[in-house]
Amino acid sequence: APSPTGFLHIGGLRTALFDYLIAKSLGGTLFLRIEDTDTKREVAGAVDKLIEILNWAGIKFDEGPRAGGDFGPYIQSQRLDIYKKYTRELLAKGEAYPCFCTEERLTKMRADAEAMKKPPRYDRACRNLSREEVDRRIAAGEKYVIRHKLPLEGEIIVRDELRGNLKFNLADLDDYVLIKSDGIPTYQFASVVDDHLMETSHVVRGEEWLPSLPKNISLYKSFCWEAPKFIHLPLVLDKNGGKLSKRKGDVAVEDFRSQGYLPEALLNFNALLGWHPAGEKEIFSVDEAVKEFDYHNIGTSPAIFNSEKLDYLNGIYIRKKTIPELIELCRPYLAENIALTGNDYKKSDEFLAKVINLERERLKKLSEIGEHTKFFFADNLSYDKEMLVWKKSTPASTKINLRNLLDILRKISQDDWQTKKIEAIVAAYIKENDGGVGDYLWPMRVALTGEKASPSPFEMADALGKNETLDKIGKAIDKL
RNA sequence: GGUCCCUUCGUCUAACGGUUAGGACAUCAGGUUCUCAUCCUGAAAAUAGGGGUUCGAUUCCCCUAGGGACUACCA
Repeated sequence: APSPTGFLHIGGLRTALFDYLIAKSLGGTLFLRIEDTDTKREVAGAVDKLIEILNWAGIKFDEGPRAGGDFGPYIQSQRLDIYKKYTRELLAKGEAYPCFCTEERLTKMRADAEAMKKPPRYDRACRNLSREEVDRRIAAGEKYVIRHKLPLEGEIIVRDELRGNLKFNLADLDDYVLIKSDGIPTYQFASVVDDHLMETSHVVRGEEWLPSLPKNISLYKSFCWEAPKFIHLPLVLDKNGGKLSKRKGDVAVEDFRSQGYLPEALLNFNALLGWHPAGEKEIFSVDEAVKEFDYHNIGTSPAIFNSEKLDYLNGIYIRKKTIPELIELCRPYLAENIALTGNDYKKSDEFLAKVINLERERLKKLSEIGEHTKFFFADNLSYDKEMLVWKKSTPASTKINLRNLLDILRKISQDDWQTKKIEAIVAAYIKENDGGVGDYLWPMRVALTGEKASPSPFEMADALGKNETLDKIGKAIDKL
C-alpha cells in the first residue's frame, strides 16, 4: 500500500518484495492499494508510474487498481463514501469525537510542551464537549477533525509476528486524528477500514509503523473487528546508518533502472536484507525464494544498504543474460558510441553482439557499457604514445615490434581472421623470435584500443576486422 | 524530553544451550601464456560491555552503552 508520491522508493520495492514472498509462500493473494489520502502531496501520473515500475521489477499483484478484484476500488480517494459510513458508525458508538481545536492552538501546545521537555500531546480539550455544543459549532461552520477516543489508562498488548507481544501504556497514546478537516481520512483510519473490508490477513509494512500499532489495534477494537496479523519489516539504512533518503543518493527504483541495474539483482539483493535461504546459496530468483520462504525467519535488526554487493549481484545477472537480451538492454547506453561511427556495419546487431560479448564480464551496471566500449566505435583513438611502450621496453623497439606484427597480420587471410587463429599465428611468431609476449601484445592492444584496460588484442582484432586493425596499428607506428 | 524497536567479521547474514563461531560482498596475497575483468586458491576479519540462570551461554533474563524509529489535520 504505497502512497503515490511520484517515484518508488527502494525501500518500497523491498516491502513489495516481502509482501510478495509472504503472500506467495502462504498461498495467498497479493493486492495493491493506493493510499492517496494526502491531497497536498499528490503528484499527477504517480499511480501509473508506480504500477509501471513495480511491473518492471517483476512484482505482480493479483488484485489492484489495474488488475481488478472483488474488493475495489483499490484507490483510497475513490472510497470516501465508505469512510464516511464508518466514521458515522464510530461517532454513534462514542468511539470517536469531533475536535474543533485550531492548528495554531495545537502547534503552540506542542511547542510549549517541547520547551518544557514534556511529551507533546493533545490535551483532549474537545473530548467531552456536549452534544449541543458540538451541533451548534458545526452548524456555525466551524472546521473540525474527528479524533479517536482512546482509553485513558491501562495497557494494551499488541503482537508483531516477528517480535512477539509488545506492551504499550495507553496513557502514552494520543487521541489521534481519524478524519481531517477536509473530510478525508488519515492513513491510520483508511488503512484499518480498508484492511478489514478487503479481508487482509497480513499487514506487511516498515518498522517505522511499529509505534502506531497500538493505535491501529485500538481502532479494530472500537469497531469490534478482528485485527489482521502484523509484520513489521526491519528498516533499511544508508551506508552511514542513516535514513535512506532522496537527498543523500539514489533511492528511486527508477534511478537504479536507468543506471542499468537488473530487476533480478535488485530483488535478490533486497531479499538478502533481512532474510536468508537455508544453506549457503545466495544467488536465487524470487520464485526459488518463494519455495522455501517462511516469514518467521525474517530478521528484526536494521540492515545497511551496501551497494557493493548489489553491484556484484548485478554483474552476475548481467553475465547470465543471453547476447540478444543484452543487445536490447544495452542499446540505449550504446547510442552515443554508435553515433561516433559512420561505418554501417558497426551499427548492426552483429557487431554489437561482438562488442557486448567482449565487455559483458567487465560490467557491474549496464550503463558502464558506453564508457567501456568507445574504442570499438571510434575511427581515431587519442592516447599518449608512451602508453604503447610495455614496461621496460623502449619506443624504438616497440616501433619495430609493431612493424613486424603488421607484416604478420597482413598475411593472414580474411577467412582466417578470427580470434583463435590470429592468436595462434602471432603467438608462434613471438615464440620463434624469442620475444617477450608483453612486448608485442601490450602495444598491439593499446594500438587497437588506446586504453590501459580492455579485451585482449586478438579479440579486438577480430571484432574490428582486418582493415581497421591494420589501419590502427599503422597509426600507432606513425606515433612512435 | 517521552515511548518503542534493534545489537555476531567493515557490510549482509548462519549457527535445537555444547561448532576450530560458517557463508557471501568488500579488502589483501597468489594462480589462470600482455592489461583490465571473469574464474580458481588462500589470508585477515565478529558474538558491544557488565551481571545473572545453567555442568555449559552467540543463543535465555536483567542492567548499561550504542544505534534507530515514532512523537502531524504526511504516509
